[in-house]
Amino acid sequence: MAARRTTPGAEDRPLSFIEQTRRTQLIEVTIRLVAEHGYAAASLARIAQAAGITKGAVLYHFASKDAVVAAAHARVLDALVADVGAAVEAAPADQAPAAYVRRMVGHLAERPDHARLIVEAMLHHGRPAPEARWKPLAALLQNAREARGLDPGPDPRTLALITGGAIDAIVGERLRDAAYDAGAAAESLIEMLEAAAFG
Amino acid sequence: MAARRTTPGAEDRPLSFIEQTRRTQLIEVTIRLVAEHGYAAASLARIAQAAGITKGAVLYHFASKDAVVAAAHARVLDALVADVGAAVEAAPADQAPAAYVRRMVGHLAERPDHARLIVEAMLHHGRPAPEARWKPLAALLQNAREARGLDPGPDPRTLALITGGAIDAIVGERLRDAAYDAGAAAESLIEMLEAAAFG
DNA sequence: GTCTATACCCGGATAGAC
DNA sequence: GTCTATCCGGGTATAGAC
Repeated sequence: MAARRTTPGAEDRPLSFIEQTRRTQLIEVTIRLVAEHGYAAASLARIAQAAGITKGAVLYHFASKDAVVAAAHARVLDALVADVGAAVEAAPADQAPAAYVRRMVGHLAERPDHARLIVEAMLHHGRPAPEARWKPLAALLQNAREARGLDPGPDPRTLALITGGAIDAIVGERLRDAAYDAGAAAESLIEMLEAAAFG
Repeated sequence: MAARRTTPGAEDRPLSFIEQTRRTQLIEVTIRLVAEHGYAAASLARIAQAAGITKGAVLYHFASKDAVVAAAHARVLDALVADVGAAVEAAPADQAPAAYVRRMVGHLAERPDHARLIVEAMLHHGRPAPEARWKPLAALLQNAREARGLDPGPDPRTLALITGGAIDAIVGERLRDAAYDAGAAAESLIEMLEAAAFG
């Protein structure tokens, strides 16, 4: 009998080629389903149907339904942090916050399906380290302030929180109205943020 | 036989006293359930159990499960717009945006259960007129600008959108960390907003 | 008019065929 | 090692008792 099911903890052993393929296929299908019809549509039956196999087959490759969506979630998050991380590291410290906002909005606006998945995952998968959301940007703001030789101004946590929420709203609007200029909105946000952070 | 079930469109005929009572009881129970255990916990069985009656009894008073949560949603939204609306009307035009932000954050911070329900409803009940979210604040910003005799600055829609998202983030953080000072955060946000809007 | 008991369906998971 | 056929629980909605 089974493979993944019997080894719930140890996911790190080599994967057969066909399994590798199926897994990525299932992940992609799941991302598409959630993006198009919302989180609730991501039932085992629909995932299986969309992939052309049966429910049980899906559960052979993943330990549970939650594992499938968690994998999909992880995939899009990885892509996001890789992209934004690279952009931030390529920028000088005093411009890192701007780079962060710019790339974050850009990345999500370019990938509506990823954006939807992330939004949905926020609410359903509850709270896996909520501070992970604002801590990185808060750190960037702190550094940028030092790079510019400024005294500590307003609470970085609040600044980062506000900015994160604003990014969500901009991306969300872009999702609903494809004609909305998310790039311009991001620049407005950056101006507001820099004015508040660097006086 | 039944009452509500057979008259899906016409909800406006007089309600018996006992029905009135049950309805409000069920709405309150639903708000509590969603607030404490998330949207998924609001099943007919749990609502019924929490109210001390059976599932069928709930469906006597409401046409469907969705109708129950929609009613709960409507109740908290009404409370919100009444409160914020009053605060805005009591303020002079050039300070209306600040009043809006202040009361919005205040209202939601004071009612964590309402806040959670609204957040959850956003995602699940999909998109019922998404512009309803930013239009009111955008109008206030426009008016305030005229009251101060300023030229049209940055796009009010974007400004309103950013502010709305920031409010969500502040309230959300307050929900997770009761020690977080949402009032102070609101003042920071107001400063940023006024700087951007009124230069 | 109000509520209970019950049917039905859909979603997730398991046992076992190939 | 891969997948199909089947089961079981919990969900919503209905038929009918009081």
